[in-house]
Amino acid sequence: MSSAGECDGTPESELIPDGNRMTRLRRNLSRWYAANGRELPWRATHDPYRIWISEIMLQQTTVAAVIPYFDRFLKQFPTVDVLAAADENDVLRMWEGLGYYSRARNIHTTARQLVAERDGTFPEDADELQRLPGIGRYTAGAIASFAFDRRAPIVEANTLRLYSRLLGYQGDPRSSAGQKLLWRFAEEVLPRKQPGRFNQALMELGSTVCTPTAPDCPKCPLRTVCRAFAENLQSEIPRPKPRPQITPVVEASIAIRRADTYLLRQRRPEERWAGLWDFPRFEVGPDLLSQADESPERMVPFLQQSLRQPLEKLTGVSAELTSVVTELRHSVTRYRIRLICLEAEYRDGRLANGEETQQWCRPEEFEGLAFSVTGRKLARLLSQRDIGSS
DNA sequence: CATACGTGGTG
DNA sequence: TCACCAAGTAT
Repeated sequence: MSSAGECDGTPESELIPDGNRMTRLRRNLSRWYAANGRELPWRATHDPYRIWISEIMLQQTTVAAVIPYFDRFLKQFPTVDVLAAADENDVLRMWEGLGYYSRARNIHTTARQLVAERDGTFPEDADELQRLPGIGRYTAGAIASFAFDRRAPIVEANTLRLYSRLLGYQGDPRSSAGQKLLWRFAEEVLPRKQPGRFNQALMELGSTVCTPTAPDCPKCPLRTVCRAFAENLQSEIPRPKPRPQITPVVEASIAIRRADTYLLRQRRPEERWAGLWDFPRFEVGPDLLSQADESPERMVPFLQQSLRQPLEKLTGVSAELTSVVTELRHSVTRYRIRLICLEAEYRDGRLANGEETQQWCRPEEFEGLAFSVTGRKLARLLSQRDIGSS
């Protein structure tokens, strides 16, 4: 019986390269990075605040997507003190469209904590950093090494792939055993001098050369020490992550108009997009799906029937659906959502909850509120249409 | 150890 | 169109 890590007969304990190969690896990578490292907005500094913000934004998010957000965010909140003094809604507003909004809340919480408890300074130690909200093992290592040049290891998407290939590790690198091996390698490969720069070099190589599909091995400075390359296993390593099944869903978003305002609600803590503003939104039962497949306009009477009660229960008001504004599609986690956006005319009733979580809002006021992406798209459509009709 | 959490880009 | 992937963390 052999474990997943030794399918090819090599025990995991022997996968870590010896001293000579480590030395060659470090030298080759360092030279390569000097010539090939990209200039990124958060690389030109050792400011822990900037590095922290960039690392949080980069969690599960591409560099290209982050850059404009990073620039805007730093302009609005240039220091940890400014961030700590801001309202949460304004922080979320800057985060709008980036996803994983708990990151924005954690950033805000952490900023306040640092200002309150440490005069706005950051811990320099990875273990201390990891105690802060939203900072896990990777991010702690990244901040400690990039900002303070601590010898802290990192393992994330790029390095997980790079290390797995370098070691020729055919087991599951996300498993407990795989993680243990990779973190050990990450620690042992780290040089005494400029560990932060070296960590960045590892990630850079992983993201630009040792790519998920079609890695550019001929250009890789580490091909001579790469076990996957030696055995031509680049396309087998790392083992792909299993993906959950996608479920199609139909939802309806209702923009209830009352004079020159629309009803908005703040999503509850247990809902997706918790705390963000949205138009009242409902799942459309499978019984209406057949109607949904017809022209959307034909759905209006059916939706009027089926949504009247839920709408009253959720908001406290009743309204008459008038027309379909647009249809949006988006995927979120394991759902593919077809969102039918409708307009409705307010009839009667008063808001169920206080003005805290529901409010009548003029389109000009939409800009200041944080929405999810689909909520923002509908908000913009209504604003534009409103201007056009007035 | 599995799952929730978002969105946009790519082949 | 669609599956896959992205500088992960919290529970």
